Amino acid sequence: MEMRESDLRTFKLLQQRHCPECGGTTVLTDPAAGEVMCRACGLVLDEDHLDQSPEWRAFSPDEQRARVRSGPPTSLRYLNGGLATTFLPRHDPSGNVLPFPAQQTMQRLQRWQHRAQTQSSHDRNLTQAMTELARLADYLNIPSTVTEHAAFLYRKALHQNLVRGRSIHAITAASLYLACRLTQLPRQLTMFADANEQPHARARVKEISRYYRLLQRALNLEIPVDDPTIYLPKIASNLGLTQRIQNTAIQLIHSAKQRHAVVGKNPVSIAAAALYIAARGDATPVTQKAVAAAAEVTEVTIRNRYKSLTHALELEFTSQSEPAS
DNA sequence: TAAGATAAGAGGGACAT
DNA sequence: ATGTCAGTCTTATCTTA
Repeated sequence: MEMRESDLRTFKLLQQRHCPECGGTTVLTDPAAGEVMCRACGLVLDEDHLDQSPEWRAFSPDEQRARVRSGPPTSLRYLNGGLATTFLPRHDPSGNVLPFPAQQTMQRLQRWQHRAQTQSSHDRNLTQAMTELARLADYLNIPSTVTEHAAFLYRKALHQNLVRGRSIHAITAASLYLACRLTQLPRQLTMFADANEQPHARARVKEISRYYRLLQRALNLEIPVDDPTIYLPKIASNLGLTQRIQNTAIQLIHSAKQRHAVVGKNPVSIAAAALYIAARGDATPVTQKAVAAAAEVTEVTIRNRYKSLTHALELEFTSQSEPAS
């Protein structure tokens, strides 16, 4: 009970704040979702709220290492147990016909219970999703700032009723992948499927992909096209290639971009093909098969990108290093 | 064995109906 | 809302050096 009153105070306090970004506009907040944002410009202002009460979403950088938490947070438990399980069952099963004022009371309580149940399912969903989010982020070595972003995206999705009828795990993975794309963090969609159960990884890729697009559209997000070079270090280290080869690959990609030879292609395959070309020009033996495995794309795709890249860069490439093959 | 070539199919975007 | 089209990527199979 005390928790709820203090939450209410927090709620009012936050409601009266003003957005530091765009001036005098009011700030909209929903303590149940832990969401605080500016109604006008969309700026997220949830830091203060984070500090005031310990919550499931408050993973600081220190906390990130230690598994954040596994159970539901205390405040959410209050909301759930206090209203849904304590109040109504105590009034309900008296069995006899109630006097009229008591019936009115019952109706009010039922309304509250309905609200509390709705809210608690909302909260249970969030709790589960945040646990999964933390697990995924840990598995894929995703920094906490990006995970935080993903949590925000998930909450918005939940608010817009995008989760109902869909897998929480898949939506969570899609949120995290979306956050990676938004922050240009080099993570591939297939990794998110691998992080779940292996047997249906293939189906999961499609599922996550669908939800990724769904979220992107529903939340009106503009995804920056990522630069193929962000994938170079990972692929190169998988292959044990030198920094010099990486630098050559970077040059190749830059030239290719200037010739508009990379648009519409998977950045990962561009990066992989550039590395293949660079390694070959450097007389370091590396097979297409190895490159394909390191980049997690198929050999055929490597070949196609290899062909299109060499074609696009024909002048520079042939004059620099290699005659023909 | 590595690399090239070809074909068929999936999934989704653009566009028209 | 539904269908078609062009393009990408994948899987599979065969050929070539």
